[in-house]
Amino acid sequence: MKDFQLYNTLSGKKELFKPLAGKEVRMYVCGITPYDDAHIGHARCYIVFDLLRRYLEYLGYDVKYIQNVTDIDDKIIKKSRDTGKTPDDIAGKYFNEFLKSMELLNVRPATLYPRVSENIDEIIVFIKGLIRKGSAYESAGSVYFSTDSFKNYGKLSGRNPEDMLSADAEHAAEKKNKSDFALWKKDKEFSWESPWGRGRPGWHIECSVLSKKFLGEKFDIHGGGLDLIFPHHENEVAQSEALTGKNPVKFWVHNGMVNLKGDKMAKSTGNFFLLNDLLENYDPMIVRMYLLSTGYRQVLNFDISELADTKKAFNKLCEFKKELYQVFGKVPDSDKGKVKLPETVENVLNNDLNTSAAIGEVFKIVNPLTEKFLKGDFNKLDISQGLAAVSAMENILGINLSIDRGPDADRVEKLLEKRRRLREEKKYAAADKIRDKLLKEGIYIKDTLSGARWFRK
RNA sequence: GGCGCGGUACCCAAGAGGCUUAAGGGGACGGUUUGCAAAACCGCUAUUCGCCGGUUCAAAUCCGGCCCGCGCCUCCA
Repeated sequence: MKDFQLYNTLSGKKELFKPLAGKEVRMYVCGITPYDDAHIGHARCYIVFDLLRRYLEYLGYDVKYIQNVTDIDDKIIKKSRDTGKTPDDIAGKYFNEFLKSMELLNVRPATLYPRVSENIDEIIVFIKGLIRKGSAYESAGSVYFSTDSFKNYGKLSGRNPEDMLSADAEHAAEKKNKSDFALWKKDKEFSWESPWGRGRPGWHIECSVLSKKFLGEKFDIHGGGLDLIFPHHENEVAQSEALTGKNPVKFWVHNGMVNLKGDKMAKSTGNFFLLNDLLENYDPMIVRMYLLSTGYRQVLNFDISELADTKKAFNKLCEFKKELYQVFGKVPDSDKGKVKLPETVENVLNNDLNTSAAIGEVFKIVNPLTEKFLKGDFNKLDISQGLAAVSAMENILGINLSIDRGPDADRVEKLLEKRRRLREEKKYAAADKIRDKLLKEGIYIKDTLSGARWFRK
């Protein structure tokens, strides 16, 4: 087995993945700000990190996966003002909906989803520490991080603050330097008591605090969308390293954006496609397969018409699984334990999680086997290869292949048996009537050399 | 202006110096099979990888220039 190579934003290269300590992998992924419905871009991100988590576990690591919930935020506060609902209610509602969608997409829950609002004390302690170290200063009731004080500022994103267009003119007067950013924001309305008066945390501080609290000062993987590299993750590195003197994260992993009509999908620009609108019309497993059919670091240009292509590919694999179980004689228990993947699949996943190639390798196994199974010309090795291919799809890529065992399966089987006898007697009109009847119910029949099969489209 | 990513067949999309005279999926076309149909499978669909030069025994893969698209520098997965 070749070793797992993972792209690290910090070095700009693929690196051999090795945890900091033993068999444990500590992973932190930036979670959502629950103020509105999730779009496809959110789904992609959490599917990608679910895949990474599954693969690490397959490789034998114990993964501790922390995903924060940003339940204090300008957008939530705005929505609260607009609707009269409390920020808590809003965050709770959308977070629950997010979890429901994730469950549909077969994204396994994180180990823990800590909320910012429940960790204010730790945030204040962290900021006090930064002020004590001379890395931050209070100004007009807010606290800012002094980017000048941190010599490595820019190391993650490869930027020089001098070269960038100026930003945040609103608070420029309060800052010593234009690239300084807020750790604590003065606020009366949605606020907590602090040594600097009433206020609430800045955006970046939560991730430094929560990762340190739950994973320690140094941990293995920090993930999130590519758009978070600057300023969010850059600032996070600055805060954490300024306080502890240690480089907090070994591997920074970022997923590519989802674009719509050529531009980035984002709530703020109105250019987005809601996840729920997609899940209502497509099997979530097809959505998952679609999102994993492009490499995770590539831009994915979302086009709903391509879902139909994925659906056909997906159905083919489902058919294969059915055929496999048919020849296997029984439906095995879904593989929860350690199942060896096909070596070709493992090789491509070891190359920075190449999911496109992994799906390609699955088809390379499945296509010739399907013919063998249909002809009844197969051996034990064929079956174990088939099972390994299905396991790769289901257990690692997380794309469950349905084999459509509904409550009316017995009824359908009986009808098919009746049709078989009619065809044997060459009573084709009567046989076709059964086929038409089932077709009206959305059930398709396919005749193979080893008997009729049925499926829903 | 600064930093970064990408342009591969009709569409989607891997490959990042020789294993590939470029995976896999969809589509089109031809075939096997079939009472018919559907499905499945097989074959076929890029002598070529945005354009122009260069390095090398060897380049889609490395270097230089150019053209085009996208992301970040403001909230963002």
